[in-house]
Amino acid sequence: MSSRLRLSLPPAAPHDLFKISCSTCALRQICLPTGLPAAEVLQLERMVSDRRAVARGAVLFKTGDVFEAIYIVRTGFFKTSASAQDGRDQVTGFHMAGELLGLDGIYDGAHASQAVALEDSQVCVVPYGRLEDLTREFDRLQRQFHRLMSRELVRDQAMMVLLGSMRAEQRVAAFLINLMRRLRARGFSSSSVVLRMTRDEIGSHLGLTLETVSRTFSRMQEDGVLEVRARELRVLKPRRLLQLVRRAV
Amino acid sequence: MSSRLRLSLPPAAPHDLFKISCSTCALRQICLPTGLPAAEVLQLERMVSDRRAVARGAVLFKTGDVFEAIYIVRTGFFKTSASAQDGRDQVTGFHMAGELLGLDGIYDGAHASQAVALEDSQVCVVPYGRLEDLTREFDRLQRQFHRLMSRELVRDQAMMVLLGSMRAEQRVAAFLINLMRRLRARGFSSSSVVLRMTRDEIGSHLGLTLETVSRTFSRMQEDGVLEVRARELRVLKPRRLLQLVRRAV
DNA sequence: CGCGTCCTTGAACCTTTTCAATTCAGGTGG
DNA sequence: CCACCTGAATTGAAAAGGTTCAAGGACGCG
Repeated sequence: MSSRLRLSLPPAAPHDLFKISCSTCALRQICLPTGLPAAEVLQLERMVSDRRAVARGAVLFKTGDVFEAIYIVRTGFFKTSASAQDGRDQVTGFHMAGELLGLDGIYDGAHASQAVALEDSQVCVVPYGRLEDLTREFDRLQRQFHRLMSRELVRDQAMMVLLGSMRAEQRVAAFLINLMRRLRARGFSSSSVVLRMTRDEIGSHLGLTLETVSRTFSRMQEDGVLEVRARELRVLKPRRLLQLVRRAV
Repeated sequence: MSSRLRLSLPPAAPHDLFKISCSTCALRQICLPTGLPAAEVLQLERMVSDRRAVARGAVLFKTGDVFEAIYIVRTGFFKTSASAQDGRDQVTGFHMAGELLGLDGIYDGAHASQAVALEDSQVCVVPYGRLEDLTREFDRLQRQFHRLMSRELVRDQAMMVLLGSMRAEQRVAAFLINLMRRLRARGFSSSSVVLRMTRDEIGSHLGLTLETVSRTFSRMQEDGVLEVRARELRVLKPRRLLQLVRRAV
């Protein structure tokens, strides 16, 4: 494997492009390898079978697809959505670099949700069978995997609280705070974003209509908390945003 | 340990009462041991350190408690709730025999929610460290544990869809269908229940006020779908209930 | 038997949705 | 390079669903 790397030395050979290296990946402090000793990270990158490009608008997996692997966002941005019996579907999450996708497929071997790229993206493909083997071998990897699954549960709970008991303004504020925090953790600005999703998708995620999202943005802009121009958004008063969430109804 | 068990032989000695036996447990088809070979079930029951009684109204664990073990409901009924920043808290789930509690604590070593018994209950205590060890040893147990965590994720997603896009009547119908299905899976009647929770708790779980829950019950009763008398509830027309959920808004 | 908690029901109010009409932005082709 | 076209976003007004406030009644526990 390392020999293949050195066989020829074109600066951007196809194999290099898709050579998996968790050790040197910019995301190693956020992703599955976090906290693992170097030797185990090497095992891990040997296991990651593939890196796959997903074009904007393309489906990574859809409800009912056979579950074979989990995916880790390497670059780009995804939405996941689940559909109700009546056909409507709801955005259950937005996912950025270092975040896991597809964990809901473990339950019965079929994906329970669908994942769509909101911009041209790349994911690392982690075959689930191999991950099982490796987590049995290395306790720290096991611990980290369980931690990440548990984090999903914690997030989902927070989402339920949001959907079950917050008003529109609180929901939008909480959404923005969460988004900015995750961007900052990845080295991006914590005040400006170019939103990758539509108002409709934000609304679907927050249990609101796109009009309510738009109106809430407008009002926050009038109040000087935000600056919004279509997809470009800038948080002017993060403190006020926090207060909006905390404020009881 | 086993010597202590046999030291004296009163028919209903305290130790016998709390002797763990997954092999003979009525829940073994629903619980963690499901699908495991007998030898592994024995290992599992050796691991389950304890069975704990939790009186009605008592707290099994609360937000911030150090996470040391997961719990499996053996008898009784629990609610779990998560609190928002502003202090209000929301019921995130109701849990009956065979269901796992506390998985959200794996993430950062502290419970993210609290669990309260809604009737006198018993739980099996599964020390998490030992569970980790055992899942590394037995691949089927590992698979089963991951399946159960994943099932939580799937459930949470369904809950988000409910909270994000259903009307009051649909929510209540979905809640009842889910409740009855789980009761039936445990050998109870799938048409009558004595509800263990208040209207307020149902409302908190469904993102509705207690008044709306009450009114919805009343209306369903008028329509001949249910029969409700305080906590006693009987589903008269399960078909209609299903239609209520499926119906688009 | 009394008290407290839980439940039910009514009426007014409020937030968000729905429906509808522009406006805006970005990409395409002439 | 500009005009056009389409999907996205904004904004307004009316309507609906659910909440809030309030009062009365039922139930269960001590």
